[in-house]
This record gives sequence, C-alpha cells and structure tokens, in this order.
Amino acid sequence: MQTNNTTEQQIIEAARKIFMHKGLAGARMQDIADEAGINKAMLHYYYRSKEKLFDIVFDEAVDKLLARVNTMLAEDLPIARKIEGVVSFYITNISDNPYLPMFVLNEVQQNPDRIIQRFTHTHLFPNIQLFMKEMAAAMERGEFRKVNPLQLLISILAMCVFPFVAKPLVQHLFKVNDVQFGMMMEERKRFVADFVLHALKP
Amino acid sequence: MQTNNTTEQQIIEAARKIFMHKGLAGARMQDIADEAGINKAMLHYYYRSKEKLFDIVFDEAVDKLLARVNTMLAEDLPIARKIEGVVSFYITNISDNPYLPMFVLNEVQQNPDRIIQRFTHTHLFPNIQLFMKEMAAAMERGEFRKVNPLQLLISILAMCVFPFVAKPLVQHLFKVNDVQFGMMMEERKRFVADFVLHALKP
DNA sequence: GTCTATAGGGTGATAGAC
DNA sequence: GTCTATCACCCTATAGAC
Repeated sequence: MQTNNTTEQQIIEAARKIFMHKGLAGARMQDIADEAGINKAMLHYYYRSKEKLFDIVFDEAVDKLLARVNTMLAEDLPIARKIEGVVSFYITNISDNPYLPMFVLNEVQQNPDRIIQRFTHTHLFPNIQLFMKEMAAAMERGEFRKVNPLQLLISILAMCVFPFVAKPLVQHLFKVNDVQFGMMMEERKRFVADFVLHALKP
Repeated sequence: MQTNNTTEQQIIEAARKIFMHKGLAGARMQDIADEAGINKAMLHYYYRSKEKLFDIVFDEAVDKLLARVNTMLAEDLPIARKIEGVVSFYITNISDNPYLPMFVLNEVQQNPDRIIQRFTHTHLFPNIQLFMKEMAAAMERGEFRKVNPLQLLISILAMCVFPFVAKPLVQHLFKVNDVQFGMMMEERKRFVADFVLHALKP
C-alpha cells in the first residue's frame, strides 16, 4: 500500500504536466506513462480511463486556481486593500502554475458543460458578488469613480491572468527569459493595484 | 476552374471553423469534410496534408488579428486618441472573430516556433515599439503619470483580449447570452479607453 | 474533380503471465 | 502490482475507378 500511494501520486503528477501542456486532445497516455516512468497499462489499472484521469487533474486545477483567491474575496477589509490583496494573491498563485489558466480556459471552451458543474460546486460566485457589491458601494460613497462593476471585475481579472495566457508571445516579442518574466510578474502586483486604484479615483 | 475556386474556398472556411473551435490536435479531417459538405479525399487533393491546411488557416488568422491594429498603431495621432483608436479597433476586430485569440494563443503555446516566424514576418513589432515610445514620451512631458510602458501595453492588450478568451466563463457566471455579450463588448470600448486614460492621469 | 475502398500507423483499453 | 502482448478502433493519407 505504501508504494501504491506513491505510484498513484506519480501518475497524477505526470498526468498534470502532460495535460497542462498538451490539453486533453493533444495528450497521449504513452506520454503520461513515460513521464511517470511506468507502464501504460498501469494508468488504466489505477485510473480506469484517460477521461477519468483528466477529470481528476482538471478538477484539482480549478480548485487550485480559485481556492485561495476565493477566501481573499470574502475577507473583511477596506475595498482598496481587498483589491490589492486579490491582485497579489492571484498573481502569486498563477506564477506557481503559469500554464494553469490557459489549460482551464482552453478546456472550458472545448467542453463548457464540465465547467458549469465545477465552478458551481465551489463557493466562488457568492464571494465574487460580494466583491462587486463592495466596489459598487465604494462608488456610491464617492470613494471610487462610478464605472460598471462587471466591466471593472473583468478588467482586474484580465490584467492578472492575461500575461500568463500570452506568456509565450510576451517572452518572444520582448525577449524576456523565464527569470525576467518572473520579475515582471512580481513587479506587476503593485502595477495592477496602482493602475486600478488610479483609474477609480473620482 | 470556376468550381475549383469555390471548392477550395469552401474547404478553407470549413477548416477555419473546425480548427478554431477544436484546435489542431482536436480537429478531425472528417469534421472538416462534413462541414464543407464534401469528401475527405478532396481535402488531400486540394491541400496535401492536415498540417498544410492548418498552416494556411493559422497564418490567415494571425494576419487578420493584427493587420488593422497594426496600421492604427502607426497613425499620426495624439497619444490619447491613439489609445482610444487601438482599443476600439481591436475590440471590433475580435468581436467579428471571437474565437480567434484563444485559437492563436493556444496554438502558440503548443508550437512556439511557428509563431516566431509568423509574427516576425508582419511588421508589427516596429509599430508596437513606436506606440510604447509615444506613451513614454507622454510621461516625460507630464501628460501621463509615469508607469512602466511594457506593463501598460500588456494591460491594454489584456483588457481588450481577455473577455473573449474567457467568454464561456463570463457568459456562464454572469448569465449573459450572445447578444448581451456583444453589447458588453461594445460598451467596453469606451470603458477600457476611459479606464486607461484615468489610470494615467498625473 | 470527385468518389469508394483501403493501406498504414497510432491510440485507448484489456487479457493474462508473473 | 507490474509487465508484455494484443485487440479493436480511429485517423491521416493514398490508390484507383469513374
């Protein structure tokens, strides 16, 4: 049982790496087996099918992407601090898994039904609505300039996520290696927070 | 020759639709043949292989995505007007082809080398650099608040492109149908331009 | 130019020895 | 639990009749 647990974990890690880079359609069971250093038959022994293995990796990815940001969204902070917190948490989170957003967005497009179930299961949506209401309230108080809260939310998300989705393009066009890209994203935490707060100044 | 031309075009249009939605790995030659209403063998008769057919569709997509924005980047306008123009052109352009950015970004990640050749062929990069220089100059004049021009450029791009990349998610989470999404993107042109210009106020 | 039939190779999944 | 061998199917690509 002790090796069992390890092998299972090795398979999941290998599957995560392969699926993340190649997607469901592009990934091969042989690739995953090679990456895990085991036989192809073992994959089916532990996880019945490619589809099941993918579901596990995908669900895990969505949870990882949202869990920490979700808690930050619910915290009791002044709205400006909360924006800074969400931006910082989100960029940190994705920096640890740079291929995660592209992976999720791509597979959502391929199979929208899957995500409907998954995203509904997490308690994300209430917290997003809370966040939007707090921003709307700050506008009413005159603390923020009045803008469409949904457009604002999408913009904040966009500025955090997009650089990673476009990572290969950014790296090529502006000749930045992985280390430099990491530094750019670290700098970006302050940039995005400042950018948003300036844009919302009355 | 007259039917020849038509069939060729039908194939390209079918290939574009299928490749856009399913990607290179996910698309099947049978899908494209069905979509074009012809036989599978015809695809190979007109375009030797799946790869060649894909290359044509992909190159065409990149050109479409960049051509109009590229000219706008080079125009002689005050920087604030140019930002408004770029944002408006870009959102209009993508609205006509909502799956285009996801398609390009996804395939760039799968095969970075392909894009290196393609993006270099267009004259995009000089115009991007011009745009960044003009923004930097506006900062020097005190017309704009001083920020990192590269971070700024990525942010503008992000706010234009990301909504389309995340379209299925946005539509589900906020219960917007295709018509409403179209209206949101129309509204977004002004939102993004205002947001950026406010964020850059000294 | 357009079709049917099929080659040739790969892929997910399973059977069965150890 | 782990491996080899193999099945059954699917996919790209081509040959060849019309």
